[in-house]
Amino acid sequence: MNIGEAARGSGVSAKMIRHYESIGLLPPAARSEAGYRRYTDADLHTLRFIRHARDLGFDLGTIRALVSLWQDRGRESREVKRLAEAHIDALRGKLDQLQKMIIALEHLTACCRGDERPDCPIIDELAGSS
Amino acid sequence: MNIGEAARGSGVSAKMIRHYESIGLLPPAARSEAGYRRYTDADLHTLRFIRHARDLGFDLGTIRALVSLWQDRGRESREVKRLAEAHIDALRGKLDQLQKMIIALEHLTACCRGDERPDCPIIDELAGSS
DNA sequence: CTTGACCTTTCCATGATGGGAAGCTTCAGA
DNA sequence: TCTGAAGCTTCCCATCATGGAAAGGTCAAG
Repeated sequence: MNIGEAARGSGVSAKMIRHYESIGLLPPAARSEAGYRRYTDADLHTLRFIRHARDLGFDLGTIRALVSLWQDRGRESREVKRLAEAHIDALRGKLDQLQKMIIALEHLTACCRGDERPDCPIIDELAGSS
Repeated sequence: MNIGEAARGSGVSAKMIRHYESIGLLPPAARSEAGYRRYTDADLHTLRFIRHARDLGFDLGTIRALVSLWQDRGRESREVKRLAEAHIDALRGKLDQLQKMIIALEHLTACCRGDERPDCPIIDELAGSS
């Protein structure tokens, strides 16, 4: 199949498929006589794997490692789990950050009347009047 | 004061101060005879304002609006509150995404033995065997 | 007068993705 | 058979906030 069909079938945009190839996350695709990239079902499988990993928030560097482990029959599941747990930790860190921001903002907006008057605890807080 | 002191005093890196100036978030700083940027306490105040807004996760476009509102004595607090609430919504969206990822990953890692054997539900899930 | 800390500008990089231009290929329909 | 549309190619640029490095000017203390 051509790149468009592979894109539709995997949920990875054609743009990104080319990009993944260019950074070596995917091996160079086979080409038709006219130079069109051609994809097999196995390629599609790999693309879906990458897509799923992206959906879980893995960065491309880690995905590279995951693909490698996936294709390694002698892998130790320990390795995979280690990557996943490190990723969970990173996500939890971001989650904490977000939660703190949200809580702070909720406090501020709850205190702001939000009418036509200029007094605003949100602005006051940003200005460091606290 | 010079840019380094302004940076230390505001928590905004010198690099970023120059950048904010270049994109018009800050007005061009006054200059010494030798061309060094010079900052007043008022400038420092603005920098701290920006820093606080960044800490709450606002993007620079919104911060531009917030600074503008801060300096507008006739502002309506409604405007500020609207920006803050829109931002909270955006953050909540990201939070949901993160939570879903974390939950999915926690399920998977809980099922993975993480030993020397290759069987791994994490990899299986990514490969779409589910 | 030298040294080291500080400042200047300019260019490049990140990470993941998208947009667009200019040009070639393929296929279906008139 | 011609034509037009859709699909493909590569290459360059943009995002967003931030950092790094290079090459050079400035300043203060020893």
